[in-house]
Amino acid sequence: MKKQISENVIQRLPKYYRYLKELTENKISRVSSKTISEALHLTASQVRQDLYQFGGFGQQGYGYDTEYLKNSIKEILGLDKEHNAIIIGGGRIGQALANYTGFYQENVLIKAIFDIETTHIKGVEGVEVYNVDFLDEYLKNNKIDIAIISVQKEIAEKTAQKVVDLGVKAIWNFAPTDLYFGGGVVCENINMSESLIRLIYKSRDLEKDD
Amino acid sequence: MKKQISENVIQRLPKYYRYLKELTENKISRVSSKTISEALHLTASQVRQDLYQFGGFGQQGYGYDTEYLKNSIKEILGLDKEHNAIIIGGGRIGQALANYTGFYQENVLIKAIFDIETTHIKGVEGVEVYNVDFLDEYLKNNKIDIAIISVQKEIAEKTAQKVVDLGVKAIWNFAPTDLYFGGGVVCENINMSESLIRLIYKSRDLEKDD
DNA sequence: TAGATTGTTAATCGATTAACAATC
DNA sequence: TAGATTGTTAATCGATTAACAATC
Repeated sequence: MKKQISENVIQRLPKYYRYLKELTENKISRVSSKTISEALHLTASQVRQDLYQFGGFGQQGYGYDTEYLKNSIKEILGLDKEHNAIIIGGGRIGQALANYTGFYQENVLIKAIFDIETTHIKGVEGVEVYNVDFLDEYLKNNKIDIAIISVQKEIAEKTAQKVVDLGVKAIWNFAPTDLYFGGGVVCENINMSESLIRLIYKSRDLEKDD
Repeated sequence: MKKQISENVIQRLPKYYRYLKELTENKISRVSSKTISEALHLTASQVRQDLYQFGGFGQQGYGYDTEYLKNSIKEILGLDKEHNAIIIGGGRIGQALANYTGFYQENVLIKAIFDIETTHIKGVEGVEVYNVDFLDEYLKNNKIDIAIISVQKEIAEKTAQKVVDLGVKAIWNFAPTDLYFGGGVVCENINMSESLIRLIYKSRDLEKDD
C-alpha cells in the first residue's frame, strides 16, 4: 500500500499540470522549482516536496524538463485515459457544462445529458439528450465513469445516490449542497454559493483591518 | 489588530451557515457541536474550536441556539449587508450566473452583465446588458463591490486587472486560470477544470489501491 | 571545476484533536 | 442534584519550511 497523498497536495497537482502545459505550449523546455513556485504562489520547497512524493522528476543542478514533468503529472492524475461522463440536470449550469468544449482537453467526454423535460435543451454536438426516466437503462448499457449533478438542491442527494447505486464511482456535484460518499465512491463539490460567501467574508475582513 | 482567521476556518464558515439555515428552516431551535460535526463531516472539537475563534456562541450543557448562531455567523460573514456585483463575459457561464436567482439569498445583487457583443444575451429581470466599452464609465458611476469574471482564459487576467484598477476590491473568477491580487483586493477562483482533474485523480487512486 | 538546483532529511509551525473544568 | 455540553487549554499530529549533501 502506497503512502497516502494529502488533500493539500491533491489540491495543487492540477495547478502544476496547468502551468506545465502552459510552459510546453510556449516551447519552454526547462524549469526550476523556484520558477514554478513563483508562478503558482507557493514556495520552492513545497514544490520539490510535492513532486518528491511521487518520486521526483528533476535533475540536480538542472531543474525539471517541462515535457517530461508534464507527462509524468498527466499520468499521475489519470488524464492519459479517457473518461465518459453524463450530466443530470439540463438547467443553465447543466447546459453550460454540456456546451463547454474544454473538458475534451482532459480526455473527458460528455456523452449525454438527462432532464425531466428535454424539449428546452438545445442540442449540442455529440451530446445525446434523454429524459431522466431513461437513466437506469442508459447506465446499465453504457460505461460511465463520472456523473455530473446539476439538478436543484432538493433532489441532488437522491439523484447522486441513484447513480451511485447504479455503479457510478465518481460524482461531480454542482448543486449548492455538499455530498459525501464512502465505499469507493469519490465526489468533488463545486459549491459556488460557498465560494461567493468566502469572497464576501474576505472583502469584509479587509474593510475592518485596514 | 485581531487574530488572523486561517484559510481552513474560512473554508468551513459557509458550511456552518448553510447548515444553520437548514436547521432554522426546519424549526430546529437547538443544536450541539456533535450534531453539527456529523452533518458536515467534521469533529465536534473542530466545530467548537472554530466558533470559539469568533467568541463562542453556545451555552455549556445546552449547545447552540440555531437562530442566534445563524445570525452571528451571518454577520461574521458580512452577509447582513448588500453587495452589488457585475458580470463580465456573457458566454454560457456568465449567462447562467446572471440567471441564477440564488445569490439574492446572500444579499448579492447582480446589476449588469458586460460583453463585447450584447445581442446574443437574453434579457434577465433586473440585470442590465452593456457593451464592455461602457465598463469604465459604468464603474465610475456605480458602486460595485464584486466583479464576476467569466471571460475566456486568455483575457481573464487583463480584464480582472482593469476592474481592479477602476476600484473593484473583490474578484470572483470563473476563467480556467487562477488569479492572484495583493494590496487589499481579494479573489476567489472557481476553477472547474481543476476540480474535474482532482475528481479523476481520486477515482483513479481508488482503482489502484483497492 | 564552479555554479546551480534537486532529492531528501530535519526543524518548525500551525491545525486538529483530546481533555476537562466550568456551568447551564 | 445529575447529566450534558460548551469554552478553553494542552497535547498531538501533519504540513510547511529550512538546510544541505548529492550531483548534474
